Amino acid sequence: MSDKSLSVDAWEALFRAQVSVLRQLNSEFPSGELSLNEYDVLFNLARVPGRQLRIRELNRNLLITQPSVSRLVDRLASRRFVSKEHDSADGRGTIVRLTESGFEIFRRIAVVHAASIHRRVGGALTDVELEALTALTDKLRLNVGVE
Amino acid sequence: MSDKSLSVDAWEALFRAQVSVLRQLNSEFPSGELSLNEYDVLFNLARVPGRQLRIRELNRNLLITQPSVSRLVDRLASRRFVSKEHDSADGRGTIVRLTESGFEIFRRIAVVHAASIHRRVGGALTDVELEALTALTDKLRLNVGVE
DNA sequence: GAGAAGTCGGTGCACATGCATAGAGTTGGT
DNA sequence: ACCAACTCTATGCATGTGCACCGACTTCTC
Repeated sequence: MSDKSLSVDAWEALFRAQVSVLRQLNSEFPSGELSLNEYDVLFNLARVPGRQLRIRELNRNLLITQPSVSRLVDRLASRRFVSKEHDSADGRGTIVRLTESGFEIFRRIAVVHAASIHRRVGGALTDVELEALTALTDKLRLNVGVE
Repeated sequence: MSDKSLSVDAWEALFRAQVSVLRQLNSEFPSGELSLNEYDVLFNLARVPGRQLRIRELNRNLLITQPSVSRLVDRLASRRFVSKEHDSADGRGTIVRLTESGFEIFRRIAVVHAASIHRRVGGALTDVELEALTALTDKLRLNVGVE
């Protein structure tokens, strides 16, 4: 029973910490230009070679559902931050590509956002603790799906 | 610069892990009866003495905004899972109290949910790692607000 | 005490999201 | 080659959420 409590306590702590941090970051986020979800799309696109992903791939890293991703991408496309193309290799797929202006606005916001994270998260834990937290949450993410 | 990268990496890892876990838990959540936010309200009420909190207090532990909490509580009240009363000590406040049937449904769902957490989170990390993760995220949560 | 400033909760409105589902395309078995 | 099962994306619809704001109440300052 103490075994079961350990996982529940850990998830509870992780969840509440995430809420607290996200709240802080959100209040400091340059939200006039992009929402956090919109930023997250640009972030995911900016980090992969070719700066393009399929809707399905984007969906994996976002908490929102596939239809929401679809519409989120539409909004970003209407603002010319991304472009949509048919996947010639798979006729079902839609390729979302980061445009130059999309990359520009991403970089501009990323600088502010990173500073915010550094101040809040970096101010709360030591370097050693940050590394430990990274290792633990990476392991959790990779293993949570396996039965 | 590697210093700044540590906090950004840690936040990124924490955020993605939370998304992955929440996705898993959500898919296993008995969502026919309560949404996760509704469950969270009952959870917060069930854990405090007197099983009652003010809207403001509830808001601290939830990611949604105060107006959303207000309406969420209204929905729960219409289903008789909570009751609303005026705070006699502070005329501005509204006290939200967990009803008996609210406590019953909370307990019923909590059992299923805890088992789900145990299987997913407990299956991904060792007991020692779970304790370390709890300690780190608790510290993060407590220190993220201080400048 | 009186008035200003701040806190708390509720509401109108616009909008993003989730669910169910449809439509188009792909894959695999025969 | 065909057909069924599956995958991927888009859309209709209902609803939960955020923002701006309001009124009621409290606290602070003088």
